[in-house]
Amino acid sequence: MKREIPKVYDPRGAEEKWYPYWETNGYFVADVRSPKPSYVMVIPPPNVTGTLHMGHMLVCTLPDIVARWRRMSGDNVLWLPGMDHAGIATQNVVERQLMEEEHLTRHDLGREEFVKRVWQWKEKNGGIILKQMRRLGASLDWTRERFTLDEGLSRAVREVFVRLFNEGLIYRAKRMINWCPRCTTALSDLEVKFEERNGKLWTIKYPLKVPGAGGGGEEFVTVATTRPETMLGDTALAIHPRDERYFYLKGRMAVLPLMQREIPIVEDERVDPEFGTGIVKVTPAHDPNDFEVGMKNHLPQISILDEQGRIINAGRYNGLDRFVARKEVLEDLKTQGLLLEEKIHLHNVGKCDRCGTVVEPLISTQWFMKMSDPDPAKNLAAPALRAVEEGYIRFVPSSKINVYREWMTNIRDWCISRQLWWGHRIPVWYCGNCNDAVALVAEPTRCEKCGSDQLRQDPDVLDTWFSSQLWPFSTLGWPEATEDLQKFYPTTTMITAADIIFFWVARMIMSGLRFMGHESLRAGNPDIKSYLDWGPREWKASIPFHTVYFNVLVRDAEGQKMSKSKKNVIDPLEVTEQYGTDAVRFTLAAMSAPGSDIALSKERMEGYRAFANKIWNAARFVLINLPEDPIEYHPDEDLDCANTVFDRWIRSRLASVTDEVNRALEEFRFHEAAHVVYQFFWHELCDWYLEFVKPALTDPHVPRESRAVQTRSLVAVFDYALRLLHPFMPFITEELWQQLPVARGSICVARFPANLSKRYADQETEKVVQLLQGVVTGIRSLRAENEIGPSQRIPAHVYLVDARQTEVLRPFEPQLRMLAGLETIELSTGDVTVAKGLKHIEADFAVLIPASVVGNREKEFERLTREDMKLDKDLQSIKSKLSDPKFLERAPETVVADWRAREQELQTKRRRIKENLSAFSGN
RNA sequence: GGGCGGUUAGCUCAGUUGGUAGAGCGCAUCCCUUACAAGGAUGAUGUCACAAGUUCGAGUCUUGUACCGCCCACCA
Repeated sequence: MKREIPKVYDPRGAEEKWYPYWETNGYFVADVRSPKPSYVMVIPPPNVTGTLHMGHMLVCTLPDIVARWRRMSGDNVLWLPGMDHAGIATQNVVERQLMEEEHLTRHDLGREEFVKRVWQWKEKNGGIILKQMRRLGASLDWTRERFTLDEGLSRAVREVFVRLFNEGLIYRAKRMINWCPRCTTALSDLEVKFEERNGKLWTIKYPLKVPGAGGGGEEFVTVATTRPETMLGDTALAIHPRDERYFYLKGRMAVLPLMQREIPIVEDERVDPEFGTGIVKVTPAHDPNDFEVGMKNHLPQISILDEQGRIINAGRYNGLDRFVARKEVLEDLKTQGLLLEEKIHLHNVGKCDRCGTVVEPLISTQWFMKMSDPDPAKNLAAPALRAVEEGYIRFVPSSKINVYREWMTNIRDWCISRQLWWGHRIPVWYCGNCNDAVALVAEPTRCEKCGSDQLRQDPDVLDTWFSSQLWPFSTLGWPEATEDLQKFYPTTTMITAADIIFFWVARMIMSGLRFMGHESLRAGNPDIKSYLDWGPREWKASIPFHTVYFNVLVRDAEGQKMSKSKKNVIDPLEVTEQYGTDAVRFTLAAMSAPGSDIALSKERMEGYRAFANKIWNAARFVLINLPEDPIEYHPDEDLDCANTVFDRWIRSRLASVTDEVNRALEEFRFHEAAHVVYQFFWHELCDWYLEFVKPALTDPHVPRESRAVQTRSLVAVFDYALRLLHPFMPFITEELWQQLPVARGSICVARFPANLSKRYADQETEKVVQLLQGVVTGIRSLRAENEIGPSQRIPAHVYLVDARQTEVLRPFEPQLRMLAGLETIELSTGDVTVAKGLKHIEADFAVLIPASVVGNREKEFERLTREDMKLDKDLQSIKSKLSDPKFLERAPETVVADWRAREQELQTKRRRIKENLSAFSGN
């Protein structure tokens, strides 16, 4: 029945309507008992504190395209949502709020109360981002939503910790680590971001100790430093052992200014004689390099900073903030005449990834995870590298393997403890009586060794990424052998941003291999002693995912990284509001070409909003033209119910496009898939097919029967087109599909088109339609060039070179008349040269508008001359190619044949243009 | 210091086994034609950064150069 919908698509209505419909009908819920093939993804869990940014939107859109495509293609799709507790970030947020609203620190509340407050905050504000993901249409299985601090996931964390602890892969040690004085916690190497900065390099005089006498003498050496305050902790100076300039210093002592401490001058290969003065101050407690030098030379380590970055162990400087201390140290040196030089110096400063505070290297007792054990049975990194290098896990794009290999081969132990309260508390208990330390999954009441109840749990929590690395299996129920775990692990695809390849991807691979295969295999097969003994079957069973697709970064229109400080952040909710979610999704997909980042521009989103509107209006056309009398539709059979050239043509094109879309998605070539479907819908379906079938639908003389057939075919074609579009634009396609008379349930579970080529590919028909299109375009071109307005109906004559084609075209005279705006059309075989009028000449046909229509033909003469010159140029290059014996000899036959055919075609066309030019004055 | 990526139409970018250079936007001309002016029709525009090499043939492969960007690295 005829339906009327508004002229302009309003995204809001559709977006509010359909997500609840999908969710309540359970379309996104994976069935653990389904016989269908599984397709599994887990979402990179966003921070509980997060609000949606463009990066999230991309990480929602691309997997959603995959999920919807696979679901429609018949897979049992599980796309699992959840959130990360985001230790430091969340604690910072709540602490800040506490300070602002109640002027309290977390210490004022105490640990238990503070953690309770964070949970309250989480319950109240935490889920925003998940609601926002629904707005984007993400087809996530919300019945399986997880949170890294859930009871189940916490159990997994403790289990992993205990096992690695018992194997010696988690250990406690006093090491040099990165410390954030603002967050007052240790950080891993990855959480320090280096920033190039124009700092200063100061040159300081250190007096030499006079042999035999106390105190400094007249002799000095000079050293250069960017962090003068660390000199308070200096315990040596160092020179390069082969630096002849300083041979005289070997074995001597210097006197540390301000502290008056006598320090040795040591030799070390690490010193670069070219830098500064060639003499280095050594601060073993606050510089990683100096730490090494100190260890080698048995130097004392003097810590001069407390956990908040205030000076300690340095006499009168004690209690000063590190930067205040720097000023005072410099002042004092200046006063004493020991500050020699101050110059600008470009160097890297390490900053806390979370809060931007300059981090300090310092010595501290922390927990570490051993990444690369010499024992192959315990080594975590080696098998993880192999799994990727040998293709058990595929990286897209594959160039990321280099990045991964580089890091995995130079991997260092991971500092996993954090001096925070929000997170998984380290499951280690110390006995106050016998000093034993045990790691246990469940809290003990008595010391296992001595029976004492004087137990104290380690106060630290684990790095957030410690729980994230378990995400692909902890979310499925591990360590329990749940149905979900057995059904859905390993997951199929991971789509994530490349900037967390080390933080997350690498660690998931390591822990997946370690916990999802290793042990069970060793238990079941005593012959397997190490990862390296595993066979392909075991590898395949334990990897966390088969494919990792690294999406690119979303930038602003100028290609700048989006950041709050630059104020160039594009808010997804704002732009989806403005252009419609589907348009923004389509933009992201269409721009997701591997390799280069996305420069998100307003123009592009406007373009795809127009596309949505085009879809809408195409549907409007279909619905308006549904016949008044009811007809029966057969969704599965109607596609080939009509047998006109146009229907055969659109089916052939649909088949070809379907193949391309499926192949592109198979290879995660989102931009290609989007582009192909866009071109098909707009420039084939709308521009031509709808126009072709228009007469059969609107002409009252068309018999009811044939109109019904045409309608059924049109509806079926449109149905298929909407299905192709659905993964990219879920809302508008659902909204329109529901109005089609063939709709059942939801388009999100309708079958995605596939394998149509065998049945519908039809080159002959495509050629016929190409000819029709050529004729129409030729006439339109003549009209435009000669300013014949669209309302002016004119006669036209089409001359076909091949008599058979005349007959092929004859049935389509009505369509030709309509599309070219003709009053009459005459088809004939023959020579156009003698006829008078405006001519458009191709190799196999010519179109003519009689001279009576237009008087002025100078323009045409110019155009034909121009065309002739261009053809001449093209022909020259083809001729020279075809006259080259080497080309003829070595190029494949098909290529030569193609060129010969091309030459023929151009020659024919040129001859006919020439004839007409020479006849010009005559007619 | 290493590694990776980019350089194609005015702008933003596609271009996967080497074989007639494409899209979107913008621009020009004409149209509110009975799905759509967020539209239609027609049209203009490129020594594919530079240089050499391989090849019958290079935007596509090799090497080098220049500029831009990203990642990693303990340079005081």
